[in-house]
Amino acid sequence: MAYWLFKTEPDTFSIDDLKSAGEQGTFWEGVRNYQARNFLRDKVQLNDLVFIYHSSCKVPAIVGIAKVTKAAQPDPHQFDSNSDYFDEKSSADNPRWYGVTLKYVQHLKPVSLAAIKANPNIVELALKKASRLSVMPVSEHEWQLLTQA
DNA sequence: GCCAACGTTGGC
DNA sequence: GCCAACGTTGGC
Repeated sequence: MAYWLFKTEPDTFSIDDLKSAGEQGTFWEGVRNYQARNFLRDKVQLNDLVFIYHSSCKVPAIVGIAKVTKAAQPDPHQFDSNSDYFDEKSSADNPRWYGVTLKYVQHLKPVSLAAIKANPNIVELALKKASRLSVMPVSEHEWQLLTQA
Protein backbone atom coordinates (compact mmCIF):
# COMPACT_ATOMS: atom_id res chain seq x y z
CA MET A 1 0.00 0.00 0.00
CA ALA A 2 1.35 3.38 -0.98
CA TYR A 3 0.35 7.01 -0.66
CA TRP A 4 0.08 9.64 -3.38
CA LEU A 5 -0.86 13.20 -4.10
CA PHE A 6 -2.88 14.04 -7.21
CA LYS A 7 -3.44 17.59 -8.34
CA THR A 8 -6.60 18.93 -9.86
CA GLU A 9 -7.99 22.33 -10.70
CA PRO A 10 -11.23 22.62 -8.76
CA ASP A 11 -12.79 24.69 -11.56
CA THR A 12 -12.39 21.65 -13.81
CA PHE A 13 -12.78 18.80 -11.38
CA SER A 14 -12.97 19.25 -7.62
CA ILE A 15 -13.13 16.90 -4.67
CA ASP A 16 -16.86 17.64 -4.52
CA ASP A 17 -17.20 16.31 -8.05
CA LEU A 18 -15.33 13.21 -6.95
CA LYS A 19 -17.70 12.84 -4.03
CA SER A 20 -20.71 13.22 -6.32
CA ALA A 21 -19.43 10.34 -8.43
CA GLY A 22 -19.92 8.09 -5.43
CA GLU A 23 -19.07 4.41 -5.34
CA GLN A 24 -18.41 4.02 -9.05
CA GLY A 25 -15.57 6.49 -8.78
CA THR A 26 -13.94 8.63 -11.45
CA PHE A 27 -11.36 7.80 -14.08
CA TRP A 28 -8.44 10.18 -13.47
CA GLU A 29 -7.74 11.25 -17.04
CA GLY A 30 -5.67 13.77 -18.89
CA VAL A 31 -2.27 13.31 -17.27
CA ARG A 32 0.19 14.24 -20.03
CA ASN A 33 3.49 14.33 -18.22
CA TYR A 34 5.90 11.43 -18.40
CA GLN A 35 7.02 11.40 -14.80
CA ALA A 36 3.41 11.47 -13.62
CA ARG A 37 2.49 8.84 -16.24
CA ASN A 38 5.20 6.51 -14.99
CA PHE A 39 3.83 6.71 -11.47
CA LEU A 40 0.28 6.08 -12.67
CA ARG A 41 1.19 3.20 -14.95
CA ASP A 42 3.83 1.45 -12.89
CA LYS A 43 3.44 2.29 -9.23
CA VAL A 44 -0.07 3.30 -8.29
CA GLN A 45 -1.90 0.19 -7.07
CA LEU A 46 -5.37 -0.87 -6.15
CA ASN A 47 -6.35 0.43 -2.69
CA ASP A 48 -3.57 3.00 -2.49
CA LEU A 49 -4.65 6.22 -0.81
CA VAL A 50 -4.45 9.58 -2.54
CA PHE A 51 -4.44 13.15 -1.32
CA ILE A 52 -6.56 15.37 -3.54
CA TYR A 53 -4.85 18.73 -4.00
CA HIS A 54 -6.58 21.77 -5.45
CA SER A 55 -4.29 23.89 -7.61
CA SER A 56 -4.69 27.13 -9.55
CA CYS A 57 -7.29 28.44 -7.15
CA LYS A 58 -7.60 30.92 -4.28
CA VAL A 59 -6.10 28.70 -1.61
CA PRO A 60 -4.06 25.87 -3.09
CA ALA A 61 -4.40 23.04 -0.58
CA ILE A 62 -4.78 19.37 0.16
CA VAL A 63 -8.52 19.07 0.59
CA GLY A 64 -9.26 15.41 1.03
CA ILE A 65 -8.55 11.74 0.48
CA ALA A 66 -9.45 9.30 -2.27
CA LYS A 67 -8.79 5.61 -2.84
CA VAL A 68 -7.60 3.81 -5.94
CA THR A 69 -10.37 1.45 -7.07
CA LYS A 70 -8.82 0.42 -10.37
CA ALA A 71 -5.16 0.39 -11.38
CA ALA A 72 -3.83 1.85 -14.62
CA GLN A 73 -5.76 1.65 -17.88
CA PRO A 74 -5.00 3.50 -21.11
CA ASP A 75 -6.59 6.93 -21.18
CA PRO A 76 -9.18 6.66 -24.00
CA HIS A 77 -8.93 10.38 -24.82
CA GLN A 78 -5.53 9.90 -26.40
CA PHE A 79 -7.25 8.05 -29.28
CA ASP A 80 -10.03 10.58 -29.76
CA SER A 81 -9.07 13.11 -32.43
CA ASN A 82 -11.79 15.45 -31.17
CA SER A 83 -10.38 15.55 -27.67
CA ASP A 84 -7.94 18.09 -26.31
CA TYR A 85 -6.07 15.08 -24.95
CA PHE A 86 -5.66 13.47 -28.37
CA ASP A 87 -2.12 12.21 -29.10
CA GLU A 88 -1.53 11.15 -32.69
CA LYS A 89 1.67 9.38 -31.71
CA SER A 90 -0.13 7.02 -29.38
CA SER A 91 -1.63 3.72 -30.53
CA ALA A 92 -3.90 1.08 -29.04
CA ASP A 93 -1.03 -1.40 -29.25
CA ASN A 94 1.30 0.88 -27.42
CA PRO A 95 -0.65 3.47 -25.47
CA ARG A 96 1.32 6.38 -24.22
CA TRP A 97 -1.00 7.75 -21.54
CA TYR A 98 -2.76 6.12 -18.63
CA GLY A 99 -5.19 6.89 -15.87
CA VAL A 100 -6.45 5.20 -12.73
CA THR A 101 -9.88 5.16 -11.14
CA LEU A 102 -10.40 6.95 -7.83
CA LYS A 103 -13.20 6.87 -5.33
CA TYR A 104 -13.97 9.59 -2.79
CA VAL A 105 -13.10 8.75 0.81
CA GLN A 106 -13.36 11.93 2.84
CA HIS A 107 -12.73 15.63 3.00
CA LEU A 108 -9.94 16.91 5.20
CA LYS A 109 -9.62 20.21 6.93
CA PRO A 110 -7.65 21.83 4.09
CA VAL A 111 -3.88 21.92 4.48
CA SER A 112 -2.74 24.88 2.39
CA LEU A 113 0.41 24.96 0.33
CA ALA A 114 1.56 27.82 2.54
CA ALA A 115 1.13 25.63 5.63
CA ILE A 116 2.92 22.74 3.96
CA LYS A 117 5.83 24.97 2.99
CA ALA A 118 5.98 26.41 6.50
CA ASN A 119 5.99 22.98 8.18
CA PRO A 120 9.60 22.04 8.99
CA ASN A 121 8.58 18.38 9.40
CA ILE A 122 7.47 18.14 5.78
CA VAL A 123 10.69 17.91 3.81
CA GLU A 124 10.26 15.07 1.31
CA LEU A 125 7.03 16.07 -0.35
CA ALA A 126 7.73 16.84 -4.01
CA LEU A 127 5.05 19.52 -3.99
CA LYS A 128 7.46 21.75 -2.12
CA LYS A 129 9.78 21.88 -5.10
CA ALA A 130 8.35 20.19 -8.19
CA SER A 131 5.38 22.45 -8.36
CA ARG A 132 4.43 21.18 -11.80
CA LEU A 133 4.25 17.47 -11.16
CA SER A 134 0.61 16.36 -11.11
CA VAL A 135 1.05 12.90 -9.56
CA MET A 136 3.62 12.40 -6.84
CA PRO A 137 4.42 9.95 -4.07
CA VAL A 138 3.87 10.76 -0.39
CA SER A 139 5.85 8.96 2.30
CA GLU A 140 3.91 7.18 5.02
CA HIS A 141 5.46 9.44 7.64
CA GLU A 142 4.39 12.60 5.86
CA TRP A 143 0.97 11.13 5.10
CA GLN A 144 0.49 10.68 8.84
CA LEU A 145 1.67 14.21 9.58
CA LEU A 146 -0.65 15.69 6.98
CA THR A 147 -3.72 13.71 7.96
CA GLN A 148 -3.43 14.71 11.59
CA ALA A 149 -2.63 18.36 10.83
C1' DG B 1 -2.24 39.14 -15.21
C1' DC B 2 2.61 38.45 -14.29
C1' DC B 3 6.41 35.79 -14.05
C1' DA B 4 9.47 31.94 -12.42
C1' DA B 5 10.24 27.21 -13.01
C1' DC B 6 10.59 23.66 -15.77
C1' DG B 7 9.20 20.27 -19.44
C1' DT B 8 9.25 19.66 -24.50
C1' DT B 9 10.62 20.45 -29.17
C1' DG B 10 13.58 20.85 -32.87
C1' DG B 11 17.79 22.59 -35.28
C1' DC B 12 22.39 21.67 -35.55
C1' DG C 1 23.23 14.59 -27.82
C1' DC C 2 23.30 19.52 -26.75
C1' DC C 3 21.00 23.53 -26.00
C1' DA C 4 18.11 27.54 -27.28
C1' DA C 5 13.46 28.65 -27.99
C1' DC C 6 9.11 27.98 -26.79
C1' DG C 7 4.94 26.48 -24.22
C1' DT C 8 2.66 25.36 -19.94
C1' DT C 9 1.86 25.27 -15.10
C1' DG C 10 0.69 27.31 -11.11
C1' DG C 11 1.68 30.49 -7.15
C1' DC C 12 1.16 35.05 -6.07
